[in-house]
Amino acid sequence: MSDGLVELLCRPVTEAAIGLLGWRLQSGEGSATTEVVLTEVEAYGGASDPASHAYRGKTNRNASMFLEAGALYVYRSCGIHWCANAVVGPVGEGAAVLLRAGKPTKGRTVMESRRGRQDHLADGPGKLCQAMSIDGTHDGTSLVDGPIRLVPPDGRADGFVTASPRIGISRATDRLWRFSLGSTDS
DNA sequence: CTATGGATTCGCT
DNA sequence: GCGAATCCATAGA
Repeated sequence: MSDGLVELLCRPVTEAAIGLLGWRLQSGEGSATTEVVLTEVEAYGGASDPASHAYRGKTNRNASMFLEAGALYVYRSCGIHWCANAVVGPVGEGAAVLLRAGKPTKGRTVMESRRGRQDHLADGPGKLCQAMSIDGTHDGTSLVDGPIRLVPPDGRADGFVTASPRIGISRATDRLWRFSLGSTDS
C-alpha cells in the first residue's frame, strides 16, 4: 500500500535514492493535477555528509530534514528557487533525497503555464518545484498524505540507473550519490 | 550587529 | 561559457 514509500525511505539513503527513481511525484487536484516521473535524484546524508544541510546539526532552516521518513523538506536556493527533498531514515537522522529532475506525465499544459516555457519544464531542482507549484508552505508536509504526494511506479522502471558526482556543491564531490534514470524511450 | 555563502536558473555573447 | 539576481541562516566580534 502507501507504506511502500516509507519502507523504501527507511533503507540507507543511497538505496532509497536509487529506489525513488521512477516514482511519480504528484501535486494538485482535479484539472490542476501535475505529475512527473523522477529521473534524477541525489542522496544527502546527515552529520557524516559535509555537503548536507544537516551536517552542522538541526537548525530552523532544515528542521524538516530531521522529520520522519516520508516528510517533504523544501528549502530555498540562492534565495530564489525552491528545492524539494524526500526525508529518509528515522527521526533525527537528517538524511534526505533531493528531487533534482523529472519527466512531465500529467498536467504538462499547467506546468508550461507555470513555468512560462515549453522546454525544460522540470529538468532541474528549482524548475521541478516551480512546475509542481512547491514552495515553502509545503515544507514539512507528508509525501504519503499531503498536498504533494509520491506514488509508486506503475510497472517496472524501464531504463538504467547511472551514478555520478553530485552537482553544485563544493565538498564530498567524490561520492557518487547522484543517480539519474536513463530511459529507453526518449 | 554585520558579513558571508549557498543543493540554482536565466540571459547574453 | 560566464555572470547576475535574491533570501535567510549561521558565524564571528
